[in-house]
Amino acid sequence: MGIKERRERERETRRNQIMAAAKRVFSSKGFNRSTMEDIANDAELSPGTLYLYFKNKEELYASLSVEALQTLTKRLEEVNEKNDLNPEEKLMALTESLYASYEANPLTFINMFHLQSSITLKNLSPELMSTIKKLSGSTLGACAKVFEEGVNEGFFIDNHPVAFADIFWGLFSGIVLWEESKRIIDYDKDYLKETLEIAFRIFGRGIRKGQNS
Amino acid sequence: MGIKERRERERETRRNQIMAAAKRVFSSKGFNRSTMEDIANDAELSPGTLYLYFKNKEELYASLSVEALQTLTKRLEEVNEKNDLNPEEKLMALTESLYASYEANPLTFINMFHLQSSITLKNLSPELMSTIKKLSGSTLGACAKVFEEGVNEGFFIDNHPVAFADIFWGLFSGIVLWEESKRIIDYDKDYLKETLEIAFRIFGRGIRKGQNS
Amino acid sequence: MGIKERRERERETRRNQIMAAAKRVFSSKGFNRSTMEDIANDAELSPGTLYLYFKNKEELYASLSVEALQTLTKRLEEVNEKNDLNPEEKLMALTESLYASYEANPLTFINMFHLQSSITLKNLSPELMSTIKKLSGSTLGACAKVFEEGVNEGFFIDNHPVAFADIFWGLFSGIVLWEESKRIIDYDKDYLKETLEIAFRIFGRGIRKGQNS
Amino acid sequence: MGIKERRERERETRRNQIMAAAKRVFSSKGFNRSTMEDIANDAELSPGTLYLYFKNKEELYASLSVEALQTLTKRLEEVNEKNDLNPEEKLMALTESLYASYEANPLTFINMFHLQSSITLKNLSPELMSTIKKLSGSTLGACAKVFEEGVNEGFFIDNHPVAFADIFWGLFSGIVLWEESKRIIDYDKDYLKETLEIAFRIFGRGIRKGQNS
DNA sequence: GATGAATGAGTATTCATTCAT
DNA sequence: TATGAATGAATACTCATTCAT
Repeated sequence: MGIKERRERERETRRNQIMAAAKRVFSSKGFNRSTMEDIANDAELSPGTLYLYFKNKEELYASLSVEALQTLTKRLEEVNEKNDLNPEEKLMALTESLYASYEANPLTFINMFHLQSSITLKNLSPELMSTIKKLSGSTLGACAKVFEEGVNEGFFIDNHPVAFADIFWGLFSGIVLWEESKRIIDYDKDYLKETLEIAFRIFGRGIRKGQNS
Repeated sequence: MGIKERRERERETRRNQIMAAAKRVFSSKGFNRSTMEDIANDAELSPGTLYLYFKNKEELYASLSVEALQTLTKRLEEVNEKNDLNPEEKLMALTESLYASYEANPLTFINMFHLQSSITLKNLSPELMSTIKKLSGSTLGACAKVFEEGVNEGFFIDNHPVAFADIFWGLFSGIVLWEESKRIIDYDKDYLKETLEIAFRIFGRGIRKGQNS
Repeated sequence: MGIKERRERERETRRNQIMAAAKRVFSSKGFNRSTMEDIANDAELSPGTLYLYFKNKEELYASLSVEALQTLTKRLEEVNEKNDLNPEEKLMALTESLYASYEANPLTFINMFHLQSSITLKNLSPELMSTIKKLSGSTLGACAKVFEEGVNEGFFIDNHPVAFADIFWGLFSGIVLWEESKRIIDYDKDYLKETLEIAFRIFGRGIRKGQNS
Repeated sequence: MGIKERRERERETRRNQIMAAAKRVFSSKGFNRSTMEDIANDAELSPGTLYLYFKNKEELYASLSVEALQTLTKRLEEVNEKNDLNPEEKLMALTESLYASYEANPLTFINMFHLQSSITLKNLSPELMSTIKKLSGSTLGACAKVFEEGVNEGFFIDNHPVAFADIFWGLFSGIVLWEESKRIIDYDKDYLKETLEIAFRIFGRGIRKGQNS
């Protein structure tokens, strides 16, 4: 059993080693221009070894997004557990968590958005697909919970509370992608953080109760 | 002269014929899985002919987004020219224009979002790049004008009017991509229109003046 | 008949126009990298027109060598007709003719050598092949005549007079090709003329009679 | 270490296997009409494997000439090391070495001449280019040494000993190419060996001292 | 488990040639 | 004659994946 555990731990280490390399390579070249050999070289392993840990290139790629989603979900759930915050404060914390996750790993984060809306998604193994589905649900659920609470406690308007989480998430990802594209086009400006702050302030204002709408 | 003009018209027709085929093929298979031969077959032309009208696969792909951007820009500018609408009504009209463009060609529209935030952008010819840059600017400019007007006329809050257009655009694209990904994951639900309506109502509420913020 | 003649003359003009363009293009890019469109552009004609005057790309290419061979043959025969020169003087004149032809059109001249020893030769039309064969024969014949005369008149040794022409021609083309390759490798030196002079002096010395061999 | 050595040896074997196939295919079809698939089939390997050993088609082609040059250089240097021969005997040995190399591999030898005077040369990798340059220098150097020695020891005339090697080499390659072209044109005759013998006898006579020039 | 040599299917692109006008 | 748009066959090269060691 001790041996089995050690094996398991070693296996996990190797997996992480590969994912770290994949993250670097995919981030710098994008999915198509990255080759399995590039990743193997970066990980100081042979190409064949990658296939002992990941079924194929797509699953390796998707696993990075899964990892990012996991971290994010965990952070969002932690926000929910902070019972000393009122809904409005939780909304701020949610926003900060999203941004922190983005900052920790901008490119993987962006890829995650792409993954979610692409044909790639259709080619994953059922298991991975299911994992993504579940994580995606958790992430959204964590957000939704904040909004439901806010509606119930009379902080937020109650027109359509179920859609708030979608809008919150869409607002964030849309602005990140859009600002990134402007950065590519203009090469220099970077208003992302500022824009996000304004966006979420407007969003908060839009859903806060006690305003004449 | 008459001949020259006819040639030009024929050339334009052929170009459109190719783009229509490309739109169908790219939409159903995505960029990577679509081959130039697929597109040629769909257009009932030979592969070689495609290269008489488009420098390479990437430029053909990008030209679809350019077309979508052009249509969109035109629509948004038309909204601005409607002098009988007040800023709040213009905001509604803007929203409707975006949605109409999306509905007319969902997949090209989504690809346009992807194009804007991807490595692809870096490999286009300078001319096409410049076109995209200009169109992108026009689109944003048309939105910005509505918001500036709204602030000047006292309809909208004036915290950061310049960012409103970015947020407006990001909000739309983010929700579209996100809802699309949920549709892929869940296969059946389609709340997009509803979610967008709520989103823009919240956004309008958030930037409308005369509310205690 | 006057019309027919004019037609013929026009046809000849157009042919020359194409060959001049082909000479320029092939010289700068080599056979493979030159396209029929390149040549058509240079000639300010359309690609289709080229095929009204030349069966295909290879024949167009070969026709340049034919032209060079024709000029050369003519010059060599003129040498033979100079009855006031003795064999040794004729040999000098022969050498000068070869060099003059080379200088007038170095690259076509070099291509001619390549043509003569390549697989290309096998793909020509029988007519063109026959023309080349005949011209090649004339060229060599003109040289051979000088050597025969020289042997008969007791100027040159008579070991194997028939081979002298071959050696003479091979000596020239070999040195030209070799010096050209050295120029490509070293980029700067150009000893061609000097080397050729020495070579032919040695050759003359080698075949002159009255030396203890 | 034993493993590493074996790997290296296997690698070398495979490289030779490919080069042998390439030699056969290029010899029968020429560079342009030979495809990488042809060569792969001949070598009983897959096309992809060829690229593990050669960067591209041109480098594979050039490597054949390099091999021929290497063999030749080695032979010529061996001639120089034969201290029991006088310069005139060395000249004969040089001639025989050239011819032996040609006979061992006529078509590769001819290609080598073509390579040296063509546009191809410009598209090789710097390393290969440098190798060719160096080998080319060695070959010529080996010849030059014989002539210098001959001049110093009073066997050969001393007009321009430095050019003798160039002429010697040019004489050989020119005659080979020229006789080959005549063989293509006439299909049957083969006077090459005979012509070469006469040529070198004349050359030897031309540079031998003690003759009234 | 780990390797890395070998595979071979897959495809963008070119360009000589044709032919309707 | 001249055009030039259209053709479509031909091919070098890549790279995800496998498997013998």
